Amino acid sequence: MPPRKDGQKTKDRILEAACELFAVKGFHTATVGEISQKAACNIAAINYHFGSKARLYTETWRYAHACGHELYESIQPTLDLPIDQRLRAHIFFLLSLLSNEKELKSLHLLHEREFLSPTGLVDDLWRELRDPLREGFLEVIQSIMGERGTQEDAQFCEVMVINLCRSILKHNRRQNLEYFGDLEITQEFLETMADTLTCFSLAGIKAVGEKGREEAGC
Amino acid sequence: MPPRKDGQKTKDRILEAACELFAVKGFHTATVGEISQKAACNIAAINYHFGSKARLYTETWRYAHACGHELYESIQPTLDLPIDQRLRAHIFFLLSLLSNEKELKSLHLLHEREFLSPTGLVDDLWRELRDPLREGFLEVIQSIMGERGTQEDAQFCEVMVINLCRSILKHNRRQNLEYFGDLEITQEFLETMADTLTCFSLAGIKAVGEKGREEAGC
DNA sequence: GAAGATTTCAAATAGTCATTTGAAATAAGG
DNA sequence: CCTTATTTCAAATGACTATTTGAAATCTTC
Repeated sequence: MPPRKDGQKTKDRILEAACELFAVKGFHTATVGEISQKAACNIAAINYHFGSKARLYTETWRYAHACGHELYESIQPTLDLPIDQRLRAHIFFLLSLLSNEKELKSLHLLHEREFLSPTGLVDDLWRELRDPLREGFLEVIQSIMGERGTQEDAQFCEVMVINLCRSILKHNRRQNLEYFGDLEITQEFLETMADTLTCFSLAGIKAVGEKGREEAGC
Repeated sequence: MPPRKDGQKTKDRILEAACELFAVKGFHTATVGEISQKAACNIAAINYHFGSKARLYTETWRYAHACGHELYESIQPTLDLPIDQRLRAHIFFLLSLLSNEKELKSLHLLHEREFLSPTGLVDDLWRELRDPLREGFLEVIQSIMGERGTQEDAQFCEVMVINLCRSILKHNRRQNLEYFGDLEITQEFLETMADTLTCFSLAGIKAVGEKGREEAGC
């Protein structure tokens, strides 16, 4: 007998609830009891559909990443624009990814938590899911840096720009809240933020490239 | 009757063990059982000396911060140097704070975890302990930015530079590990890192300042 | 609409945790 | 050395957790 329709529906509800709760509370703190409550189903349904809390977690990662890929498509049209516009497009994508409500915001928090408190459950998934979302970014940075910037410098800058985006919009971050207030993240605000970050990063990347050039004796 | 000497000793051992375990595992994941084991005492001794796990946590924060203040003194001699040297001194201090072994590394991780998963137990301590460690930093940035940079821009840049330092040295961060390998953090490495970060930040801050100037129509 | 599988659920199980208890051990002062 | 308060400890307590169980409910197909 084929699977029933209602089964898939509760599976989806569980996945969505898990996504939010794992993101907000982390793997250990979020309980399957809470998740089942938010998904409006019985606790046992979770183990029926996913086998264990651990497997629910890895499935949640896949679910959250599927949403990120759609958004990434928005960068493609900028491929022929000037290099600073392309940098801005990547930065804007990152900001969107990190600030978006629901699934996309969760994606960021899932990463953040796994960084800080590795569960060890998504070690294999990590690279497989993340790399496609970075495609072409390093290339843009190398292009800005010029020929003399070393591969190492470029990677260094890539990490720095990503971390700038990550950190500037971190949800629940007091440090930022104190400065910016409990601001509403409008599209307009994101644009302004992207401008400032692009300005900051562009100058920074160029400077690091120049520094490498000087040290190489040009 | 006065307190016995051995009481203070185990209290210190508990504090040191708690510092490391809270930093590495977080408030909820680190158990009082583990802490007592690492401190070589009975579980009940923790509640005898600190009353509860929550109060042990807040005391641990105070303990970790006491170590940070000492290190901060190293910045004072640079007050009369050129502004880029002062920026570098602050950056180097931050890097030292974040990369140091033992208590100082814990300080960073305690902050990081409280950012991401607020326990709500150190809300009051937060500002009281942190602000002295930032004294004069905003001033340096404003000075670099020049008169036209708005207060908002300067605060924005301050957050960015701090977050750059935080993120670049994050312990256990796969993203960085993949790039830099499981590198030993030598003094020499810190110097190089400080140079690159100063180079990047200095250019970024100036650029944001310039941008503000242009928009103001100069 | 009846058979037969899939899906849901309340209750039970087994494990872990922070905290308490009351007794034993230990240091300090007379 | 003996008293007394301080400190340590093994064991118990009670709350919370993920997972299992077996029965009830529900959907799908014939």
